[in-house]
Amino acid sequence: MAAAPFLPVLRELVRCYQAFEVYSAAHIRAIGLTPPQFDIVATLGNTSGMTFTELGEKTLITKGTLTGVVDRLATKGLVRRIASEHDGRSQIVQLTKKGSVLFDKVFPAHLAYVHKVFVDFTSQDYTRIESALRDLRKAFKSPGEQP
Amino acid sequence: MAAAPFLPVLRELVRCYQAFEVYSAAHIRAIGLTPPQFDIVATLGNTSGMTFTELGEKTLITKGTLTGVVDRLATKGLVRRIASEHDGRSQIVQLTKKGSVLFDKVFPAHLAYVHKVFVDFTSQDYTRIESALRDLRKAFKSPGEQP
DNA sequence: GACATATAGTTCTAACTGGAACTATACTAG
DNA sequence: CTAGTATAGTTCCAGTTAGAACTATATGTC
Repeated sequence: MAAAPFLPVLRELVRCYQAFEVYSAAHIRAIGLTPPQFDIVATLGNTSGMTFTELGEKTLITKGTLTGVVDRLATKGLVRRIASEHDGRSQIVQLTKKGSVLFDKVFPAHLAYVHKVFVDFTSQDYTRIESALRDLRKAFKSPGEQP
Repeated sequence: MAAAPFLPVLRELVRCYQAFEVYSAAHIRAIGLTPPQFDIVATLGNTSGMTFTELGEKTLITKGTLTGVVDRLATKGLVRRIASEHDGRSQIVQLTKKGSVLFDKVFPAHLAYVHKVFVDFTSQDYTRIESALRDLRKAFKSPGEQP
């Protein structure tokens, strides 16, 4: 009994996320990137670069993983590392010319591809879904800690 | 411009999913399983077993991955493979006695752990969030195909 | 200035990931 | 019954994943 009423919500969350990933990844692969690689190129686009730490915070990729993903992008000639002037421990990751050109081409294309999913959505829909997700996420932040 | 109004929704979806994963995985790891392993044990619990294909559909793990995860669970003595009587290509995966005992212990414990997140949620909240997620997922199903 | 502690990235390991190629068995058409 | 096609799992591959141990540099304290 006590048929946990939150299970359907979680199931739907997982399926929704997976559906998005599958849809999005199909397009990204066609470009010749993996989803994390695209994520990094998209994050670095139109910036002058950022540190590994910043990049990890924005993309939700942990630092151990980030080293490898940036390595592969560097091998493809899309990003480069440069030493930080202020901090001898830090490195700045930035798009190369080639990476920047790729970004300009594929980022708008990917947005257009994803946009197709949302043609029937109104701004009320966005608000409603976003607030539902935010409520759910806040609950996972620090459950039952602060009274 | 045209600052894609769906991006915040997607960002929130990803962050929400990750927050759930992080929260849930912390508990699962303490049990000595990985999230996919737990997922399989939970799916097989209180059943007489199922084929790889069925198991893959329920857990959203693709067959190539499933072989390895089931291998590791079998090494731990938690599941076993038995040949299907009806189909020479199929195998049934089922919990061993040890796996069943583990399920009975950890599944309710994990539900209780996750339940802590939802103490402040009403049944209206569940309905609202679930329907928001369902709308979003349906959009990813087959965007702009059927007229 | 020296010592303790914190932070930035790298390296290492075990596991998961999807996709593609592969083997074996089942089904279907003629 | 036999050829062609489909399905069930396995294997292989390149990549991602988190976490822990590691090196190097910074910062704060005395």
